[in-house]
Amino acid sequence: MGFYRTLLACYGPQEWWPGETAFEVMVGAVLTQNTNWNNVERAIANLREGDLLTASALDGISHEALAGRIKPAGYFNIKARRLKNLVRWFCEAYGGQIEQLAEVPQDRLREELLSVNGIGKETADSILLYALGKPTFVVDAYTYRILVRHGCLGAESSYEEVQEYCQSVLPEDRELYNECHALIVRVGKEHCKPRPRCNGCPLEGFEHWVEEG
DNA sequence: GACCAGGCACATC
DNA sequence: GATGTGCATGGT
Repeated sequence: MGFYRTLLACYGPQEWWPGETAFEVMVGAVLTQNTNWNNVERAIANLREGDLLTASALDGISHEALAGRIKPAGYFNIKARRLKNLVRWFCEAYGGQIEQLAEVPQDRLREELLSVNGIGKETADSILLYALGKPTFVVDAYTYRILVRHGCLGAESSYEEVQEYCQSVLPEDRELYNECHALIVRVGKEHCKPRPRCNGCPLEGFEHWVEEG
């Protein structure tokens, strides 16, 4: 809780997730897999330009056309397939209606999301929290890296262990989870690179940093 | 040119 | 079950 307050005082509210609709947030969650958000924004702009930010539109478009639109986000063939999988499930099981999705109990919905090929734990939790407002903490590379380097968790910690740690030190509150994850990404981008360099250190150049594994 | 970015699935041992 | 690899664009 202390780190959350410190980050909030330092950076202020981050106002996440950027996206006009819940469906757009779902699409963004897939597109941002291992990808800079700037590139995702270009891809989303391309989709918006083609009026493709609806479940029915994406369900109807060809793989090639979709891949072409999302090219700036990288991994476009894989992501086109993953978006198709997600949308197909969404349409088949819930008629492409966000309201119907939102009624499903959180645990069951997470299981269903994880059963879609291309939707992993982080993507599923991002959709649950940011698109549907469910109180689940999103763990990403920054969350893991920051908590391990601060000694809060061991390097071998699993996704669930990191998630449980965060949820145990924070009150269960979707808005707080939302803000906290956004702040972690913010501070991580600026101060927690995968391979820290020690400017001026005589050992600079040697791999003397702690590997998280 | 090297490194990085809001992962995930799959092959192989 | 752990470990390695492919996927790809764009910024610094």
